[in-house]
Amino acid sequence: MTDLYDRPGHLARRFQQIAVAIFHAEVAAAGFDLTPVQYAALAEVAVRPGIDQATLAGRIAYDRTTITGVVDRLAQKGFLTRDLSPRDRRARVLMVTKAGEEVLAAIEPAVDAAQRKMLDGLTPEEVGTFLALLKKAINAGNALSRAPLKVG
Amino acid sequence: MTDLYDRPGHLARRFQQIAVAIFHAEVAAAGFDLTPVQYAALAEVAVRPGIDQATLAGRIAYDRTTITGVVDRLAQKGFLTRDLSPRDRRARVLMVTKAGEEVLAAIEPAVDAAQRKMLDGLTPEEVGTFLALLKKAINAGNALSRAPLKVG
DNA sequence: AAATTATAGTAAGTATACTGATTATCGGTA
DNA sequence: TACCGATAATCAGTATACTTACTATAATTT
Repeated sequence: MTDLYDRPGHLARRFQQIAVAIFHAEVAAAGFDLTPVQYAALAEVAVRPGIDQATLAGRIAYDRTTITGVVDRLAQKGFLTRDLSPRDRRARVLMVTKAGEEVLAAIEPAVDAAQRKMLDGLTPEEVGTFLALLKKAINAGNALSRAPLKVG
Repeated sequence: MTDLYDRPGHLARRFQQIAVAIFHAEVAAAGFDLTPVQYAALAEVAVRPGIDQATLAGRIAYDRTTITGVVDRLAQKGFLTRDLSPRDRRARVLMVTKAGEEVLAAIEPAVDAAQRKMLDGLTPEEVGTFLALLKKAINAGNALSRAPLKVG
């Protein structure tokens, strides 16, 4: 039987675990309190003001039901607003507030530092190889996820 | 700013998400109901009968508090027993039951198939490169996680 | 236009994961 | 031996993630 420590599933979880820990540490050290999901959602809404929750979920590859809670907490923190869409009364229109924009700008160095630290053990060349292969594997498996990425 | 889709943190989460979905799909198709954590914990206890929860957590890189719940559910399903240690009355001694051993044996093909599917998009050579780099990155960041791997 | 189907958001329930605190116990030391 | 710092397990609380189901509304078909 294959050793647990060589299994893609085990390694995937551990890498993600480490990535989240680094993100939290860097962001907290900079004085902020955003989680990785909250950051991704907020950044996406900033790029696409007025986006609805389902589209947002597809663009950052999260489940609809998870996004409900994430948006809830972001609204509670005053970083974005959620209003009924005039065009589609089922949908909610999301907008980043001034406070949200300020946080996004201020938090960016910490987020970038975190991304670098996650691959600190690899040489620059290895980083390129690794990310390319990771993306290739993800693309092949995208449809198998409950929350596939939907862009374009 | 770096594109979200090129960020290690985002890619790490997506790969893990896909890996978990594949695991569930394969295991469910084979007629079982074990989660990835539950499988890892059960398999480790099978290899080290009598292990305590803290050591188990360290060997599969999970948080102590998470393992409490995982062991709870495994015990509830009748796959392992949890008894007070005669040597250390703080610790619980874990043992796989006969039912647990049967499940472990029966589930193995599904688990192996899942591991293969996770990297279906890569050539055999790329799989080797990818896993080596993934392990290298994890080793470098291991200490930064709340639940670092503790072996040996 | 009426009926059907699909979609947006939410809610309930379960299972990770994490932080921080508590309890019981152990091991070493004053 | 009495204390004291460390450790095993648990608990409370928060935040992902997932499944399933429900409500309201939109889009499509008949």
